[in-house]
Amino acid sequence: MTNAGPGRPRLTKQRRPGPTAQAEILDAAAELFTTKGFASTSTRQIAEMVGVRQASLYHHFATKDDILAALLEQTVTAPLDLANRLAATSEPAAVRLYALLLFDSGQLMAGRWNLGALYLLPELRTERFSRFREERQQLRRRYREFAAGVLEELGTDDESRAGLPFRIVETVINERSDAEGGGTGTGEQSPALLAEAGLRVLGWHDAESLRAQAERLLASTRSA
Amino acid sequence: MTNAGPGRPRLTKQRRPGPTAQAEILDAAAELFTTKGFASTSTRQIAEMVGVRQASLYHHFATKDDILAALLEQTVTAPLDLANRLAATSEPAAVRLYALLLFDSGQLMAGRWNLGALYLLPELRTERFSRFREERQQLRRRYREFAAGVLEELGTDDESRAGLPFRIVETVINERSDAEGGGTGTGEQSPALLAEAGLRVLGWHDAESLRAQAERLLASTRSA
DNA sequence: ATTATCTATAGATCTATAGATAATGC
DNA sequence: ATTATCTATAGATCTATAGATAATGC
Repeated sequence: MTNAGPGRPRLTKQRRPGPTAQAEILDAAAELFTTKGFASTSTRQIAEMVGVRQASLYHHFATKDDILAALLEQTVTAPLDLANRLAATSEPAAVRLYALLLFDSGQLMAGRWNLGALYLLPELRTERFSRFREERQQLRRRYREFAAGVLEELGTDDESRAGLPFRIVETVINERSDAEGGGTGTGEQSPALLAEAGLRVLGWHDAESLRAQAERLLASTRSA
Repeated sequence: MTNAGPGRPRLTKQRRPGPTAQAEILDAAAELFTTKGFASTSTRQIAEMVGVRQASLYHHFATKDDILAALLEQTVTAPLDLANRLAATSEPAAVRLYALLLFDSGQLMAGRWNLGALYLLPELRTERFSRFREERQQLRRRYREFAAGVLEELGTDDESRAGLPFRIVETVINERSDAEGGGTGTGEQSPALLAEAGLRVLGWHDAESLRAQAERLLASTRSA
């Protein structure tokens, strides 16, 4: 948000980080949605945090749902993109899975707000969020595909565990939520710990040996 | 709810299951809170589903928060009670952990509504829910204690994985949420699958061998 | 002319309280 | 007398729209 562009000037100067009004609104909304809840946050509160009038939000987002949808998209785009790139490589499934676990859990941990906590909102079942749901399901399918590959590499033909690694990543959300609420010592989890766990639940031992390979793969895949 | 007790008769006859008005209200609220969200559910909607007037709810619960608190208590009492009993036995830590995982994930799966989805509500950070939070943290500490015992049995002195089994159980919540929303084939997870995963993340192989022992322990502990 | 803000408000809620009413049970 | 319901409502919201205003940029 450059301080002088077109449009009537604001009554208050910028309060939230971000290069555009949209980004400022999303940052304020992310804080409020994750700390007070989506339905309990009013558009007035968002506007107040941004430093504009309530009605001004509607110049940038047509509805409150649109703000939520934009926040959710932010969380799924990068891991899905990575998963698709990894699927195109010829690395062993265990390395691809480890790389995806590492990146995805890292992103969920590092985000300024615990946006994953919004995944369980019943509101997401409506039509407005079908695009997000579809993308997230694609990501889930990639996890399952890589996991099935690992099980095959291990000689297991029972695929009932193949859904677990995706769920392992989501445990970041609960961990952050408990840490933020109770002030309990955080920092117990790390991306490497979770990546290892994601392979262990499939029956893989010694997942640590995959780490260097996965990190090399990540570095090459993300730039390409 | 016996059809004729003291008090003015209802305009509508009973619609929700339960022996008392409180139980009827809790069942309706559980459905609405999990399918439409806590803040998005009005006391009027709960009352409508029960078949009474909105104001009548307040004879049984002083606030909407009190209804939520009662639902949450329901989910934590039984597993915490079991964990405390298990802690008093002299079984190997792996058996105790397997037994707790089996029971707790079974309860989360079998519940009529996916009440675990309410655990991430920011509303729970308020004073009103401190009792629930405290009990849930006690349960979490039991998990950690049993997990640390397993790690010791395995000769590992790094305890960084000890928080994982508790999180494994919570994956039931996300799995149910996705299954209920998208209509995707559910029934992938089972209590035994999760109990096994809870031990595998600690580095334990061949968790299946614990099952019979854990089930015997459960049967004896719950009745005692 | 276009853009981004502002003021003002319609219309629809929502929670909780006050007090009346209609049963049972002593 | 006690209990569980009912009717009625106060007071406080909340989202989204209509239309005015104050900048920039061509």
